[in-house]
Amino acid sequence: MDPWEHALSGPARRVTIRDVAAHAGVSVATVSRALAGDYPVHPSTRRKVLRAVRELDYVPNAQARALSVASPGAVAIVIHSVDSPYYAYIAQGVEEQAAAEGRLSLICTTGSDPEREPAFVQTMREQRAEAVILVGGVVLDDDYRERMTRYAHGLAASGSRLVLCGRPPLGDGVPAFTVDFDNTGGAHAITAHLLSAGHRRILYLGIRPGNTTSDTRVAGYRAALADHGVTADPALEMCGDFDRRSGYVTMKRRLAEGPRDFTAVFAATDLIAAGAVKALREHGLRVPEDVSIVGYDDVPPAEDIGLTTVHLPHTELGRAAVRLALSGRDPLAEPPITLGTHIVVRCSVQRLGSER
Amino acid sequence: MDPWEHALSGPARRVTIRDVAAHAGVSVATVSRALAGDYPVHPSTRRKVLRAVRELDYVPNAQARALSVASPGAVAIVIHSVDSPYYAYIAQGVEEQAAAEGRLSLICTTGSDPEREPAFVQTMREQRAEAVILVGGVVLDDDYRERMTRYAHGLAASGSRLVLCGRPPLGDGVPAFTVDFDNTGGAHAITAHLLSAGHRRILYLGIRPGNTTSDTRVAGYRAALADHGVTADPALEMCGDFDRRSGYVTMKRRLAEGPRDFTAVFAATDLIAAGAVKALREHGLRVPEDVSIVGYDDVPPAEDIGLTTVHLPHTELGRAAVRLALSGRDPLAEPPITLGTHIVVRCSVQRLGSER
DNA sequence: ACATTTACAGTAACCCGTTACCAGGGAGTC
DNA sequence: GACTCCCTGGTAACGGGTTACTGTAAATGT
Repeated sequence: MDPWEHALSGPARRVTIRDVAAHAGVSVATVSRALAGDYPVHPSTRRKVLRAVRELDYVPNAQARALSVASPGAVAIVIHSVDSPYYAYIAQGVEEQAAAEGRLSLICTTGSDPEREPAFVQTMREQRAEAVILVGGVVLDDDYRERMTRYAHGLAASGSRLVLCGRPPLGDGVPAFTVDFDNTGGAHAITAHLLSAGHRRILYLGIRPGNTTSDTRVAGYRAALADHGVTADPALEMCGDFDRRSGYVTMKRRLAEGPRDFTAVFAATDLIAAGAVKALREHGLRVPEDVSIVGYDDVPPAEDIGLTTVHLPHTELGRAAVRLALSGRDPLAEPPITLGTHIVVRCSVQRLGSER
Repeated sequence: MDPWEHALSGPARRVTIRDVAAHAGVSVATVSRALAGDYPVHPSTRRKVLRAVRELDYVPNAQARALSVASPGAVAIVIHSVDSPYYAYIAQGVEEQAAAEGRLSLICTTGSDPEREPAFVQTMREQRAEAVILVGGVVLDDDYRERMTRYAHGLAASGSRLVLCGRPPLGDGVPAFTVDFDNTGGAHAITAHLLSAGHRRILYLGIRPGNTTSDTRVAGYRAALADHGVTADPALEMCGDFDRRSGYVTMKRRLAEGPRDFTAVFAATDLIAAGAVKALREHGLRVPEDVSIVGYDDVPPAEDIGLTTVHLPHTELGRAAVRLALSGRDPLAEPPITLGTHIVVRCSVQRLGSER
């Protein structure tokens, strides 16, 4: 006899608590109570119920339960893509902490389509998600602020919490938590690292005007230069995306344009650095003997190419976001959290003058 | 006047369709119909309803709706971790395809705790997920088969589909789809690549006895050797995990043990290769001049260290899994899908004899 | 032996939408 | 002017659970 018979035969109708009750010869209330275990049920009755549950392979419907009882909602994370390590690490932290607190994790990637964000926030309100975590730098224009304010109040009205990660706080009066990296501090530290190695002409790769992640890193770079009495040269600041291809083509172009007028490179991300290193090598330049380079993020390619970079506690960011969202604290009263960063020294920086 | 007043004041009770009905002065049925739009509602009535919806910021409850109408369920993916690129790419494919088909993606990482898998499958049955996608190689023992068979029938009984990714099919009679890479073919091809470059002593790094991913790759390696008339030497096959650390320590140990008796290395994964390359370099050996090396997976570090490797269509695997699960086909009748692989030649393999 | 808890099971209301069914009223027709 | 018919809106049942309330019988107290 096929032990899965019940699963394969008959109509597709799922087993409900009423079926279990009928099969066990008790009322639905008794089945519910026997399974919940919070109400006195006679041992023999409980056994009957559990046997019926087993025989029918009954699985309670979480959606139905959620209607009557306030059950914990899911944690939703909105990122650009899963296959970018920056986001993957953060998502990992979110998932771990959500699971630790008994929540399911919903994931949504917006890719290059910004249209998907509002649709997803709306869906999360409908799904009664407990937390919605928006990750990644943005351009802080009025449209953005208005949109976020709308999200924040809307989610709050639906009982959800909004957490902004890797982007600045919205300010008082907007019910949203904020967790961000100290990008300016990290950029300052690693620029200082280059400066103290004797470098004065440091090419900055990967400026995305208006983007908060970019702006804060550039700010740290400039501040460090100023602190060391070095005048910032706009000609050393190059625009570009945060990916490998951008690092490669930008560096390629720079080297083709004229004589090399820098001794070191500050890549806004490790991916940019990886692309830049490839371009430098193709141009016959050695790292770090001819050109020093540093990155930012400390994601996979960094270790393999021996890149000195700024380590970000990605996973901790994700965990902190979830902890905060589920803490029950008042988002209006909570100050933004800033996570510290630290330099990881590998072998992509050469002390200037040691060759002389 | 604060436009968010309603969101901040009053009790936490959410706005229901009844509130909207009362506010608009119509019945709940009318509200539902005005929003659904599939039933004739007088334009003026619809306007009243929509205004009430706007003023109260009403958001329908997806859980409640799911109770009355058969709405699409979520797609759930179970992976080891998000921050491993192998899984991240697959998850990316799953999320993309799920979103394209209007489904939400639930993600669960099991980490190192196998206990979480059954709990998650149970939760997915309760959540009425439409598809559950289990990813990653496994050890095919009786316990595993029994567990999967139970999952498959249980999920089928709950109306969910089970998809196994990156692991072999369970056989006839078990309602589960299977999508896997052609690991044996890929391993055969890349081993043949080394052999045709003149290598005969190829060190295999990263054997995990019993693990299906490992076994299939080793099988391809051995078959290629046999096809070229090279006798496999067990002393060249080394056990180890699939991560960078394992590649590093295993290679380190091998080099310390005695004279180098191999000219090339086949690393079971790119991460192993990255670790091995580091160990080789520390030992003063150049890649590829002194030792050739190939990897498997074609994940991020590969490009940066110029690793010749086997490209896997990770994202396509994820997409295929979702497509299959939502196709409405009968899992009992569907043959397993095998996705082809191809070699990516970079610069980590040296033709033997070119130095002579 | 009688009163009073206590233990346990059942009935029914409720959660929040959707929709089958029903009914009122205005337009169109003879 | 009486009579369909269509347009539109309301009433109520339903989906699958949970739980307040009710009721009964057994257990305990004196």
